[in-house]
Amino acid sequence: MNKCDQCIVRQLSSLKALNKDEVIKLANSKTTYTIKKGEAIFEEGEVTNGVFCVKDGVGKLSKLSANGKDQIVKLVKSGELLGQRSMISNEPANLSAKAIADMEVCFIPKTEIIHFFNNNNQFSLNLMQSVCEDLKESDNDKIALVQKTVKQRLAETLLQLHDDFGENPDKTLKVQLTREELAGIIGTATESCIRLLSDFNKLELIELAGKKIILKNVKALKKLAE
Amino acid sequence: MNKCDQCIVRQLSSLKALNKDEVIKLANSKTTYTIKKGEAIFEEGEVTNGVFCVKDGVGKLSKLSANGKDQIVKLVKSGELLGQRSMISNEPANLSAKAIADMEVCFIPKTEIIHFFNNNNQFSLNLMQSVCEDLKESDNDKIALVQKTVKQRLAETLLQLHDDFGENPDKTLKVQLTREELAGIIGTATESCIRLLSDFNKLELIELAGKKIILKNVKALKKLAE
DNA sequence: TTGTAACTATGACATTTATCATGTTAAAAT
DNA sequence: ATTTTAACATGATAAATGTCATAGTTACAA
Repeated sequence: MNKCDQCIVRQLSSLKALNKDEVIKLANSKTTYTIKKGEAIFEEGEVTNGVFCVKDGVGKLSKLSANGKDQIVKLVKSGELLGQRSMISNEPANLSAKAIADMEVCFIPKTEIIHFFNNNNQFSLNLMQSVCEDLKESDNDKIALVQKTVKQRLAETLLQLHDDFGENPDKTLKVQLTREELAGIIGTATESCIRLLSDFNKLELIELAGKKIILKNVKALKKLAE
Repeated sequence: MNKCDQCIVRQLSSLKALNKDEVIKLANSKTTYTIKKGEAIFEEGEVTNGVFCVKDGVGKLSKLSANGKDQIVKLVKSGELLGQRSMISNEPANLSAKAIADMEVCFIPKTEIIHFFNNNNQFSLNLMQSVCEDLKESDNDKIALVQKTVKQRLAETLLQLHDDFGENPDKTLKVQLTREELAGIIGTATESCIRLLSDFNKLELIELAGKKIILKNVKALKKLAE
């Protein structure tokens, strides 16, 4: 009944370093939740006391500003862990985690993770590397925010969404974001985002199939993003 | 002859978790360098193969953009470690590290750090927490870049420089940055930065003593930064 | 000491992006 | 089916910021 063993999170995340016994421990301590689109897994300021494994769906890590805008810091997909940073730092969550598509997540209590961390060097190294990867991405995003125009950032983000989440059979992007959310990722006003999507559409860089987006000219988008 | 024991880095960084034997190992494997203002400790893309302890001076982690602007990601002061991320990720440096004030640094080879990481849980936890702290700061900076105006970010940065580095007897900020570097931190054009400093000066929020800066009205600056 | 380069400063102007207003379309609820 | 709401879209305008030009200042080297 060792259910965690075949889980995608176990295959993709730091948890891949766990041995058989540890996986059994894991399976016994986890709690599974279903989170519907729009709902929160945890909110900024909450004490989480563990990490969440994303089995299925898509989530966003974001922070609400005074003027009501929701800046998205990172999208999370299945196979990833959520809440590592605040757990390790021993702090309340710095960001809110919400579902963008219906999610299935497992909660693993902090005590388990710390135990693995202290007893399994490969696990702690993996965990460390995963945080380091996040740091690198965050730094690079920061630089892009300053050095690139909104247009460039939109092109870059569309390509990234395509790379990270893939496309449906009809070629539309698999992640379904509202224009507001997309604006929240690239760090601009919703109207600006919509306007630029229209421009991209007219230039045949993309095609707007209702709310869905098809990348038509990846090469040109890449060039634009530089 | 256990020289590392009294070092400020040993007192402030993750290295504080090391025991006596480990500190001796450390002292035997380290190499000390002097870096003059303006010189690089390592450049973006370089393989570092270890970390640098900052014994004295101030450094900047930055990335050069296509248009020649140097975006500063983080300032580093004595007591901190440099190059942790790329060492752990096993990657070439993502950012360049340069001295803003003359620096004294010690290089610790990767093999040593990995050894400590694998054998000293407190050290690995400290290291992890330090990277987590960087990640949180980076995410928050990212959000500030989008949600705050240049004016707010300048006010915020001045206060932070004051907090992190303190002031000289004549009340001027201890870190001596060029306007260009200051602009690189807040993510704006040098001219915009200069102009706003002039404005702040006229409003008596700060005082410009030549190139040096005195914070005159901290309260008002804090209010402005929000 | 003088010359040169780097830094600071400011004005004029262009560009980018946000904001406000308003309309349209699509989705969800009754 | 119809109402209601949320999401998308676009124009007009304002505000913020970048760019270019130019000049004064400071630091430092010859």
